[in-house]
Amino acid sequence: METEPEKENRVRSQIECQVDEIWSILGKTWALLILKKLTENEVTRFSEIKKAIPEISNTVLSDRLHQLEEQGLIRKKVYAQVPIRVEYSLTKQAIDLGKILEGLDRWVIKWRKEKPRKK
Amino acid sequence: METEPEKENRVRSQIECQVDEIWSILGKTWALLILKKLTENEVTRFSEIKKAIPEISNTVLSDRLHQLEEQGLIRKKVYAQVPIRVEYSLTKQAIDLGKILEGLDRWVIKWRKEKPRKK
DNA sequence: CGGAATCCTTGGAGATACTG
DNA sequence: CAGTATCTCCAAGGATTCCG
Repeated sequence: METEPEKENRVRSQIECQVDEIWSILGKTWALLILKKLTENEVTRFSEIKKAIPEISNTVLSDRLHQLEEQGLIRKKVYAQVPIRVEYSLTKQAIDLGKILEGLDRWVIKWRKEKPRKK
Repeated sequence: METEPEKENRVRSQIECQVDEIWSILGKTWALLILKKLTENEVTRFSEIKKAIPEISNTVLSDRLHQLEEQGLIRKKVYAQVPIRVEYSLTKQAIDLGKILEGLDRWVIKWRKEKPRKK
């Protein structure tokens, strides 16, 4: 269905719009750092994240956790104790995502070295 | 240098801070769509991008192009004609990046299907 | 402890007009 | 044609307070 010669040996849509979808979530502030923190242990508490990322406000942290949960990237478990205890963990999907981002990581390392530094 | 048992069979830093660096650029509005447009042809003109993405303002398009160029992701070639002609193209690094984002694409597809849809 | 509600602040995006 | 220069505006982030 795509016959134009100049497009044949080109990787079409190398960067698909699909990515925009996940970008709209991961692109938000702190989202990646939160996910990263959650990779360090099986479960992580609200206050632990705050301790790891002190600059984040609880407003935003709370927002992000909701959004990530809503997207199925993290799981939330509430213990009805006093004081209350809440644990967050990554879903399998987030772990898969992490693998992919590792590749991106390696690219960033390389890219940083090769960067023209024209300034 | 990492001996704690609970961390042994965990991929540490699955999501590195490194990614934040590229994220701070790609996360900006239109950045990905611009790159995507540039994958379609060897060279692309300013007005062609605008035509492909009509909703973008030239202010923002101009900003993004500068930023992407500064990061070594795109290349700019100016023809001193009247009217002036400017062509943009991807650098090798951006093409490599595109490959990686393809993997992310595939993940998004899968992830979208498996999404809990709890609402 | 883990948030929600509230208010405040800012920078990034958009529209418009102009220029080499 | 390919931008730059201004201006405006609003959503997203931050600080603080309070609550179950």
